[in-house]
Amino acid sequence: MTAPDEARPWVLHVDMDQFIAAVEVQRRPELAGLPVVVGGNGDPTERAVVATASYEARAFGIHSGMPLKLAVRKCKDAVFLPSDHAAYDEVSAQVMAALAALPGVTVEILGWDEAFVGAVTADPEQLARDAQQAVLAATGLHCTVGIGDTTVRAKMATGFGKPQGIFRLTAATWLPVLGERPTEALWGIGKKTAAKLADLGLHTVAQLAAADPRMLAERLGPTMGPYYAGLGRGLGRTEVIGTPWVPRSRSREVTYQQDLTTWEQIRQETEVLARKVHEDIKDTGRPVGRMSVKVRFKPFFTQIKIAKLPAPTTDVEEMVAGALRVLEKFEDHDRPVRLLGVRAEFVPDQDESGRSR
DNA sequence: TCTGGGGTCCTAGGACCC
DNA sequence: TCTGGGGTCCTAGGACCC
Repeated sequence: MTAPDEARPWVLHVDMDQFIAAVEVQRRPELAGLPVVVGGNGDPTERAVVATASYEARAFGIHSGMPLKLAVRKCKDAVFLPSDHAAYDEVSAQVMAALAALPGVTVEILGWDEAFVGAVTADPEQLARDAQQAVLAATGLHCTVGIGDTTVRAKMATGFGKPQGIFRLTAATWLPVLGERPTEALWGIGKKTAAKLADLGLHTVAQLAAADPRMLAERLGPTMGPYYAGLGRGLGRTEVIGTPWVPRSRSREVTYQQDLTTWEQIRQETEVLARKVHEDIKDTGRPVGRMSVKVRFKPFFTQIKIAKLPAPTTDVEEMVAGALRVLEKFEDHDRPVRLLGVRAEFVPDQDESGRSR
């Protein structure tokens, strides 16, 4: 008779399969099996990009981030749908509630369609199956679950379980599974950092895992260097943080279908955005300490400027005035503008400011 | 093929003060 | 004569993720 495994802390990473496309197909079953592309207003002639492409659409070479104008050339018969934020919010809330209702778990929401679930258990695969069942029962949608002894390992495990599967990665299996993969496969390493690591002779996860953290600190910064070294070994948090996330900022931005050409127009639109941001945050009652303005000039040159407000405020007129003052710091008033953005930064909360994830 | 929107965090450098 | 060093605040820019 084999002794049962002892209960110990595990991190599960729950990730919805094709979340946005799945929500759309669920409410319009006639779309099942068709190439579906969600993004922008659903008009592929507009300035917008693909938010999600169904597997059938991906077969045509369509992927998220691709301009809709290009996607429609790749597949003329694809179904183009507008992005429906409110619908995804609602289903997301159902998913998170289903996870939170599992016995003895802590849930940390990472986005619309993913969360860490922490629990002390002897059988994390059983918990993963329970999570999949609960999400399916609540929403009719499928998810994949990664299991790990750190957040990083759980998150990376998910990729090996897609779709609808369960996969476990631990200290013992991390390098055998991931060691020969490129560093860019890791969560938190993109093209730029991968290129910097390659310059240091570090191409694979195993090479990064063996790198000297002090050397990486010298080359990549005192925080990020050692962080990347740990990432190579799958190191990360072992606890799931269940306390609600406190947003640091709130923003609105718009790419205009026609470039804005007059400074008066640009000023008016900045004010519109600042008022929307205020509308978004006014119910929180949280004071704003800084306002920032983003301008994307023609052809595609982006600048962000930011300034502290004279005093923290919740007042819409002070936020608008702050945004307009920042806007005036831009010197080029004649170049056409394709995008404007306004961001409000909350005054850091003393209790939260020290904590990082 | 002309390139969205909403976020977070880190780093560097200038200004200023002691 | 010639030239300090640390600490903090602030903004710009970059990198990454969903």
